Amino acid sequence: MGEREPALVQSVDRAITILKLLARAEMGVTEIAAELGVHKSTASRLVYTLQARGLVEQHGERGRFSIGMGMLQFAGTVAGQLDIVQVGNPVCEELAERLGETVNVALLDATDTINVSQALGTSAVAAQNWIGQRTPSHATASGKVLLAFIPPGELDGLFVGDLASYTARTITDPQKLRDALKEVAEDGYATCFEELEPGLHSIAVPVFGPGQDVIAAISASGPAYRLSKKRIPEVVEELRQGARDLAGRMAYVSR
Amino acid sequence: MGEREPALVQSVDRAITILKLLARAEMGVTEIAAELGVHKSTASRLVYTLQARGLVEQHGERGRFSIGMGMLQFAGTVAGQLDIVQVGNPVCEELAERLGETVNVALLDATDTINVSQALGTSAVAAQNWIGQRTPSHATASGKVLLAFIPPGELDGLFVGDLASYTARTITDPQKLRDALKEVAEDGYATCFEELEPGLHSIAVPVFGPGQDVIAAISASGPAYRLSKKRIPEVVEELRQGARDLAGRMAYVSR
DNA sequence: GCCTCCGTTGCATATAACGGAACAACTTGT
DNA sequence: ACAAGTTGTTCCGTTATATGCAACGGAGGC
Repeated sequence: MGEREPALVQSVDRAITILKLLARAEMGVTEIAAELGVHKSTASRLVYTLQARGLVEQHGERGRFSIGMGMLQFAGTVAGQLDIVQVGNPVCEELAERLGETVNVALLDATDTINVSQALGTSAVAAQNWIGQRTPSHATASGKVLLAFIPPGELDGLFVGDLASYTARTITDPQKLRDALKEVAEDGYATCFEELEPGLHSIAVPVFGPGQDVIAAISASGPAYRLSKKRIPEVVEELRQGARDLAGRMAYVSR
Repeated sequence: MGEREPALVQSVDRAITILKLLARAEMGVTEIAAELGVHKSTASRLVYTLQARGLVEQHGERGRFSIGMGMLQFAGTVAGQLDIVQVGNPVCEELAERLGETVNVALLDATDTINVSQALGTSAVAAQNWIGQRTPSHATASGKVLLAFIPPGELDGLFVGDLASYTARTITDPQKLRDALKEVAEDGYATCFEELEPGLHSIAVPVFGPGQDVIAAISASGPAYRLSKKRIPEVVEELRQGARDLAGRMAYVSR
């Protein structure tokens, strides 16, 4: 409000909403229609269009719909644009093997943190897929690292009101977050113990670019009982080595 | 024709076309409009809608547009659905390191072959990104492997007329393709020497599932002068080992 | 066997997407 | 330095087009 937002193209906007819904879970036409608040026939046509172009697929003849393989084409393009995705993969793999936990490389996008590379831990019980996930920066280890190292001042506008809460331990007070970030900047690493999901711990360190700037964060995450506070020194050490490795490879790649 | 095709939702169809265009190269609004055959204003609105939802991004304030990081979310979903993407990554990495060439895992989708996992070779000169790429099965090593091992009869409907040609060496005669596939089935590997792109060689082997069925192909590709015919035995041996490794890991994953 | 639920298809209507033109912000040329 | 040529965005009237309705055809369930 105030700012005159140009109108969105309605049907395209709805189609994208459908894609976002299907990214969460596979659904049927009726269910989609209900979620969008439109008639079945409208939803049916939109889905048909998406399907005809390979962006969604239906399982079986009269089955439910899910994201299709045609989507990989776009993912590949993004990955190609971001050298760090390519370069990050082998580094993640090696770290995941050494630590036995899931390792991710993440970038900052406004107030969200996006995971762009991932390798699953060897003891991958209930392994979750984080690739492409947008996570709230104030409730993740990677996010805190990325926020802690951005140029001062850029943080000011963001994080004003109370922050979204996910568990009892989530930092919701902007001032508390600022304090935490200062500490992260001093320590050179961040932790996130059950602040996003109960039972989920993660530890992250920054990846430095050619200058002083931080270009990404690299993190390890795992169940609370395994990735305990006692392991912080060991994990941080491994992550830092991986970060240096990644930084080196990036420097090599970027002409 | 004959078959009554339900009508597509026009604006959604156009939006998807825009995405496919941007997947090839970044473009400006005017250029997009010309390509679509619509007015600038129409293209502008479509792009704005895509941008508002994070599917495209613009470089700089008045810069050109490209696929946005929001796409990664969908990629993650697809990757999560297909266990083989996750599991394939480390196998690719290891093979790429041993062979020094780019290694891919690919799946069959109708007559196309889609690359789902990739690791760049160490000597990655002019490294191309194949992830998510749809390639014609009859002109790739992975594709030939996948076609050679599908249940007999399923092939009949497809590949009837003359096949699309990409170089002078592309197999365009359906009968010749059938002969070649039979040979692939006997040898247990396929090659593709400059049949898709001049100067591009690739070698592929099948990845077997729990039964006799082939669930994927794994391939190495590189410049003709480096990935020569003489290296076939060595490369095939390495690939087969990787394929066994991958099959083993898949068996472990799929409950 | 009937009944319910789901997805698709004509059809008429009204909305919303479109093209035209004018505008504003940059870049290029001379 | 100014003009001429871009490029992308916005306003507005019109008509194409996306939509909702209702009826249809299949699948499964009781």
